[in-house]
Amino acid sequence: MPEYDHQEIELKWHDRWKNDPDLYASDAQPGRQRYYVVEMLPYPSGHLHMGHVRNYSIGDALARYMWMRGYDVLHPMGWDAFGLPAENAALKRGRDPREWTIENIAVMKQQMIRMGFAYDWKREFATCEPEYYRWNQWFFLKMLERGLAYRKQALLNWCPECGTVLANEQVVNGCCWRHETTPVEQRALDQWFLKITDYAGELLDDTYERLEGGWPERVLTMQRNWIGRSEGAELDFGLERGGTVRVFTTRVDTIYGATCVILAPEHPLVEGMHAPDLKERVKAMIDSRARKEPSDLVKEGAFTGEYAINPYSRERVPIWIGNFVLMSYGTGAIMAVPAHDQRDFEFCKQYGIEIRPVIRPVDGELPDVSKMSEAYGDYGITENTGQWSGLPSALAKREMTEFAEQNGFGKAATTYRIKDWGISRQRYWGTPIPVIHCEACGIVPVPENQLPVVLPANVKITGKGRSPLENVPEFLNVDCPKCGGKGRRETDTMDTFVDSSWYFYRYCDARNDAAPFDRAKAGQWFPIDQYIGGVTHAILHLIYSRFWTKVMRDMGLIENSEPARNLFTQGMVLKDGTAMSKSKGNVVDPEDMVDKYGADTCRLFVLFAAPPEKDMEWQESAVGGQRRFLERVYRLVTGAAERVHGEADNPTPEDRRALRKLHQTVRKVTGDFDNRWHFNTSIAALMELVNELYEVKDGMTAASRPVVLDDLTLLLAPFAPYMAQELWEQLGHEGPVFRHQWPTFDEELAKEEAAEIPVQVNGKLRARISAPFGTTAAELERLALAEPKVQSFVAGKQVVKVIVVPDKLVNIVVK
RNA sequence: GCCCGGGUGGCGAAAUCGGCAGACGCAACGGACUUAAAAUCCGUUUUCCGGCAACGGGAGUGUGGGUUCAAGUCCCACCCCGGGCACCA
Repeated sequence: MPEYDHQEIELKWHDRWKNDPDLYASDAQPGRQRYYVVEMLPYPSGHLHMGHVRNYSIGDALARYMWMRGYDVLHPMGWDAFGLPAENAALKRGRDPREWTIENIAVMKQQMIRMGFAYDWKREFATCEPEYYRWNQWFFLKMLERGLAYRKQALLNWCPECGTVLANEQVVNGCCWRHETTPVEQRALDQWFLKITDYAGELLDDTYERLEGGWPERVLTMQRNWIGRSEGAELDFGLERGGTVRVFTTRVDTIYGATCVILAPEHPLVEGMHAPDLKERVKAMIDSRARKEPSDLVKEGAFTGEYAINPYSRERVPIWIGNFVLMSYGTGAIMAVPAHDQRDFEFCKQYGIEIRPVIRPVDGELPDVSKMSEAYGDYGITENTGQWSGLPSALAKREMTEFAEQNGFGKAATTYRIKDWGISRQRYWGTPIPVIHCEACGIVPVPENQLPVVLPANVKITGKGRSPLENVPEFLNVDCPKCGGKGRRETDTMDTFVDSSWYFYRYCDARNDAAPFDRAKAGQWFPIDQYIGGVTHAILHLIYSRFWTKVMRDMGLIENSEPARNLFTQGMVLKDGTAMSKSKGNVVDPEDMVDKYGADTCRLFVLFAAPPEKDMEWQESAVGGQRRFLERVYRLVTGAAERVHGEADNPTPEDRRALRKLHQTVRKVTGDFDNRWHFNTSIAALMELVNELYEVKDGMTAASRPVVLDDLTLLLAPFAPYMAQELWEQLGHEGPVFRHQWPTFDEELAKEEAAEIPVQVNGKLRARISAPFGTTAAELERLALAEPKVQSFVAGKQVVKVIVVPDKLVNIVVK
């Protein structure tokens, strides 16, 4: 009896497959159905961990299944050059980040091949390649032309000790990650932004219209909260010193209760105000908030000494500055209605500002100020609100907004929480932003035929100053493309989320050097049928890539409005309760596991241990079970395949049992693939099949054995491709097993000979009866009542009702 | 605070449409084979009560109520765990 030797089998097929570049290559054939599956690309830390293996095992099983269902499947692989970690890790090792990344990508590619993942390597590319930079830059220029890219001053985290800009994730407890006692400051620098807010409405609406059903509700909710639409009005309060200040509110109906106006500390009006100590207090508020200190949850304010005029009541109200008012939301200024907004209530209470209720509950009185302990935030009926008194809130809002529009001091407005996407990074790593600053012409785009602007080699990364590129004169100094005068290249590089926003389009046409991709080719594959990745990207990546898709659609490059029809978020693989990560030192190296147990066992295990959307704790002790299962399969198929006896037209009871279980298993596994991807139950079903086959194998004849062994092998192919391929060959077949047709099942053959029907008395199981399928309700009732055990529970009682679910259950209700 | 998930044996889990709770596997224990071990195969394993036993009976899916002939599954309230957002006017 041959023993299962995973080293030998996996090496054999690995060697054959690696010499066949077309093995997994897919070109869409006319008239055939297509399936495009993409896993989120990995960050090249140099090693896969079990989390990756799980991610790709899911997508790979799906791709192989779809192939077997006769689809043309595109299952490509690309590589993400995730900026900050790559640069930091390279720095630590004193390496050039580009070389470091490319080396790691090569290592990871070998690991992926060894795991037997079915990727179309012809379409491989890395987002740190100059060719990819070129198209990032091309997109940037197109967006600049369309007014979707712009430059403005923004506050950045700055560590005075390092003298450098910090990314948000480098700020730890309000301090620099390298200098843990140096508080981070805010510095105003010019930054590039993409106008994602132009698409905020569509991005939000499509979470209902185009994504509902195909994306996890959890992700859609997170995106909706992130985009955060609120509808209200913008209103101008007159300034006593002249001019106006614009506030945003969702509750115009409460404006008669506004007892002050509060500005964000960063509000431009603050510049011109001169109350004593005001500048210092404002600066302190800004820095404190940047550091996200816990004390920021305590409200703090400063009176500016100035007053504004309520446009409805003409009342004069003081202007304050408040640390809880955000410059980035609405207009950066609010009217405070302490009686009807909890935050305003707390603020005004603290500073002794008047609290004035103007809304009463529909069936109640105006709140009594002396007894109020919190604001009344619900809708109600307006009172003491001039000509709008006595109206329900909703109506008052509408009429008062109209009044503002007619009188030119305001308008209905929709505000979003989402902000424009700041793509500038002051780092070496990333796509250079392709503009030139000319002394005479200002900002000049790099002409398209001069793309790509590439990163210079031999850059010294000192960790000081703004960008390492500023210290490279050959890169920095350039002639203005417009006037030929002295110019200075932009040294900001792009956020690497730009790369990941459209990489899956490049797969369709990875070698195109005339365009990012061909329109027709993208049209063949998009939208992605199935996108698979971790929930960690629910917000940033998955909103940016949706935005990018909509921009490309408006540019006429594609027709789809959303990148992916279906999104699947797989759970994390945990070790000791937390996500595996190198820094925590709790990674499990798949290479060790593959050496020890084999790639098939590893893949089977990560799919079997838990349903794929759930987090799972890594437990090596459980891996042995999967290994044993594969050994059992191997022995069963290779052992049984040799021995053929009996006649095909003379099936034994064992043949019938084997075939019945086979058809049940095909039905189960097919259903799991088509409906819910609970591969743990698919694999459990395969185990049941194998257990049953061990019981009946000695009685099986040619009537069942060939089809049973073939189909078992085919069912195994999406989960354990090496094993399946080896068995496929040993069973006398040729060609890749995953191109063979998926087995079909017959409901009739899957049926048990008789139904085992539980009989309950008052809902409690008392007996089981066996009856042929399709037995009538009346007959089942008679059989159930005739059962001795049932009779002992029914005796002496009155049968009130008998519920019969044919082929399923009998329940006798007695009193 | 708000919004999502989730809570089932010693462990990972299953029960897909309201119909036999614990499939499948891990671990543990017992047995067969073996000089022995490994491997393999067979069996037991939610819990309590009664019984030498076959078996019989009760309880049981975070807690408390409810709907129903029937609830892990539906409804109401609460507790706990995980995640996201967090002064968004």
